[in-house]
Amino acid sequence: MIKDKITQILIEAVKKTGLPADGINLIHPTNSKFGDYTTTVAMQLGKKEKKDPFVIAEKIAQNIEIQDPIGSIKIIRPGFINIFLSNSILLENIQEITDGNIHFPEYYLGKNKKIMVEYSHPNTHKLFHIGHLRNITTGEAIAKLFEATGNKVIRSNYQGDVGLHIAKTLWATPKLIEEVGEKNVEVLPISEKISLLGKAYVKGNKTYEEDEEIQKEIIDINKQIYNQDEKILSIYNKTRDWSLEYFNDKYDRVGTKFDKLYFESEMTTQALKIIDELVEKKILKKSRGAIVFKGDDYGVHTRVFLNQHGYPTYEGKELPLAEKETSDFGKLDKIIHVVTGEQTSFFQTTFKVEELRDPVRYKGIQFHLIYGWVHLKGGKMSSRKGNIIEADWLLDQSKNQIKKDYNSTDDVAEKLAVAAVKYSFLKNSLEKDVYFDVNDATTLQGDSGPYLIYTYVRCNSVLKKDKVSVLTGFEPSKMNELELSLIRHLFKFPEIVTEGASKLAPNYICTYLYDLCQKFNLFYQKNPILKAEKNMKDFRLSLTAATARVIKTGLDLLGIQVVEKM
RNA sequence: GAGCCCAUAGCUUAAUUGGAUAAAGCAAUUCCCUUCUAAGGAAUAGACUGUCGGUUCGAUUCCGACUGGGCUCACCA
Repeated sequence: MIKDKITQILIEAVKKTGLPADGINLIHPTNSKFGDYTTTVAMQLGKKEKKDPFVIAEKIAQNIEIQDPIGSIKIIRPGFINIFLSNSILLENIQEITDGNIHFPEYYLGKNKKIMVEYSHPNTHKLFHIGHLRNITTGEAIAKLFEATGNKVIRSNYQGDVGLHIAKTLWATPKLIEEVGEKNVEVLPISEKISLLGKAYVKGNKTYEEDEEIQKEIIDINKQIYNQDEKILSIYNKTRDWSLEYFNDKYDRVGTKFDKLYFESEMTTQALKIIDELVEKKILKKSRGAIVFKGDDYGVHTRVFLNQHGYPTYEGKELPLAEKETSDFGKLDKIIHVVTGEQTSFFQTTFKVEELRDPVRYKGIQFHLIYGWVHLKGGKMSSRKGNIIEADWLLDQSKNQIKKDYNSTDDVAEKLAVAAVKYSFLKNSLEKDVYFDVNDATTLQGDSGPYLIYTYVRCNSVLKKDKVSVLTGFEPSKMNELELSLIRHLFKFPEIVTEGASKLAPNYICTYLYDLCQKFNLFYQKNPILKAEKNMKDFRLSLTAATARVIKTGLDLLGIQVVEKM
């Protein structure tokens, strides 16, 4: 990598001045007029050595030879050393990208180079809503970023398939099935089966609140579910299968495949064993009829692991889950739980308990990746479903908008809709809430998924008309300002990807790609490609091909597919 | 009462984790189509980065105290 090369050159240069050469930082300055790379090492040394950083910077610069990959160096007060790459190196880089050689600098979360990303986690018998959509979009992007930087990634999904909400649903389900007719229900499309479950939940929930007798019945059903009782199993399994089929549709729609599905219902037996073990080890304690972890001494909240009735809580079930996750795929370096911030205290406590149980196995492994809520801009709610907004609803809204605006085929509109929604989530930093607006997400006048794809399509339509040939005899000094600006930006791509991975920040890739598209579109606007003279045409075609490739590769890392034609 | 997260242009967000003149999009005003997708591009205007202190060559970023909003703190998942 060129970055490593330049770092090495800098280290040598600093050593020659007789100053300590450790901790040299090399970054891309925010403003490209300050170079391709910049280092603040002179200012840091100036502070330590109590000397004028500008003088130190000058001395360092004197020790650097101006030859490839370095084109020029500029020193700016108070002591920035700005490094510009040579045009010929930049040109070489373009050739490599068009040839398909994009190498991302490696970044590992640990020595086994193996991480699990646990995301999605829907509850069966419930709808897949816009929160899940952001979750899965985020998880998928994180997974892809780590794969691109050299890690083996395991995609896992922990799904809730027990709990009172299911008992409420199942209490009312047989009644609703009867109304429709059992045979009629079987042939319903999956979406309608799920909406039947939705209605059952509303009915069950209402009756639970209003009727004490029924409340007891539902609590009993809940116990049956926990114990996987024969009495409930047939309706439970049938409806659970509906849910899983429905979730699979959603995963297909957004392009995610899991390596492993975990279910809450599988955790109970082992949870009881582990809780016993931890009581014996005095990590968990009896308190008010339940078994809890006293968090005060560890700066975490006290939480219940086994309730009064002898059932493991969600906390209790997290223990066997962690056990399975850390053994099913060999030794992992990290488990990234993609979950909203409201569960911070839950994870702090369960992570602490796991760590106390087996420090070697769990310490430093567990990580809670927090992301924010999704709201509709203007606070509008889906009229059909009360306050839950379905993922499909949001995707369909976007799809309809795209069809209307661009007259797209159904297939293209579908891909663009998924792109629009995913991109609108990913472009923001993770911890912030997203305010979704269909127009903002689907417009081509602005920072949107469709805009990026449009730029890709535009590149393609040029490339279709003429072939990219190997650049020979093109004089690097002939590049104009817009071309240089584009080429410099293209150069940064691999580093941005690695940075995005290491900082768990897919939005870095979004910002980068958007800037790239802006730069390309400006270049495109001002420079004829196909009508340029031979050498220039070849060069501009390579630039176009490189841009297209980077957009496609970058979007792929975000879990977004391009279309070839709009 | 305690803890965690958030606060940047009218709106929606960036800012490479302590760097340079805080960067974009939308909305507003104006300009560029006999053209490779104008489905685009350019220009102007818009911010003492919630408040008050501190740390230092340098703070949107770190520390402390506030203000406002969200979430969580014992048997839901």
